[in-house]
Amino acid sequence: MANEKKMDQVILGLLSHESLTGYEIKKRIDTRLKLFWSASYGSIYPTLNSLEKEKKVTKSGASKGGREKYIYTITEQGRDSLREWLEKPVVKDEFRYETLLKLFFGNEIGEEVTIEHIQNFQDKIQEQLPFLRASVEQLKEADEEKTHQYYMLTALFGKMIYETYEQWCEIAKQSLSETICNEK
Amino acid sequence: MANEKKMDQVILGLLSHESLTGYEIKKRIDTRLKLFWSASYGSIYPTLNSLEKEKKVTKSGASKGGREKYIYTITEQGRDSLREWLEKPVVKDEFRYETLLKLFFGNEIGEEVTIEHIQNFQDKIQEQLPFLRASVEQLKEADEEKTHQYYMLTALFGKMIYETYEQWCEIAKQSLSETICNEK
DNA sequence: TGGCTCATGTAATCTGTTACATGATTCT
DNA sequence: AGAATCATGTAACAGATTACATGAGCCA
Repeated sequence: MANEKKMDQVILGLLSHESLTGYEIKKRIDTRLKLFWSASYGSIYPTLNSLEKEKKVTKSGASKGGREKYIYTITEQGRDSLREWLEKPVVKDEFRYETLLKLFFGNEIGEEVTIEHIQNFQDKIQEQLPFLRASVEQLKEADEEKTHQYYMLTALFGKMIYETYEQWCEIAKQSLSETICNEK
Repeated sequence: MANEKKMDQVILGLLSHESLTGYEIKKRIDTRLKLFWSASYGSIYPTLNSLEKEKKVTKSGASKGGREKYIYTITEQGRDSLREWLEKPVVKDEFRYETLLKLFFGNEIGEEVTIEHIQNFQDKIQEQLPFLRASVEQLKEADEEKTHQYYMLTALFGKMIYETYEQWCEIAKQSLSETICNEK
């Protein structure tokens, strides 16, 4: 009973919103799910194939011109399977913050380097925050479509967490630079 | 050039604080690093063996009685290797929030079930928050030891993030239950 | 014409978990 | 005496990434 792979559910979930190609699925993951999920082509395409064999999606070869391009659509069976998973309680949320690992062991390398790691972390956050804030505002207004509310709540989650990251970065940098001063 | 396994660095980092057995390493990960890292025996013991072969740690069989028990100690070479890694910029922080995945696709299953997922998430957070808050306070005072400051900052990170999680949970539950009311 | 984006896919490899196997010691 | 904790380790398997291979369409 292995860790129950979730790629199946991610793809079915995205296809429950709209029919997509493998390439578009990757883009959705890299934009809309970016805050809490990631995946590579090497797991997307094989999963699409297995989902088709299980009749949870259908593949339609809409090759415009001679170029290969397949649009995947969720089936009723696929929707049932997705709902079944959605009903089950969450098994586990997982995090691997390399940044915090380097911080935890920071004593071995010193404050200057550690502050730099925190700064890099903060830079990435500041880069994404404006987009996140705009997304939340935009999604709050667009409440005609029902999926928007769910999307908005994940964006809000991201916004709130990122703002907290930022506050923490300031405190952590401050704390470490004080230590440097006391040493001198 | 694969994803650069970090188990090596985690173990070296923990051993840079104090000599430990494999079993104790697991405990440290499950308590002090819990907020941002995890690992199983199946990866700890093999890593310890390979680190010994690379002369980054030494193994001393302190078998009290006839019971097998090995205490691992970091070598200078191990410390160099750890520092080398600590100096390099962070490659990637990774998250996999199954909870947010179920939320994002929540439209397919409805508000009630989704609220339950959020509630479960919140319950876990509320369970851990008191301990986190106490840790931060305790670590703030104990500033004799230098490693404590780094430990404290990770605990503070956890505390701040968990408090934000909680606030978000309240907002999200509210938002979804309003939708239920409007439907009726 | 050169570069970017669209588009699909596989093989090698990595990394880690799960489940199992085993047994001593300590606490109640 | 029995349960919980201390303690080590491996084999099978799962799940995913990376790197490679390939090529069409579009824009400047």
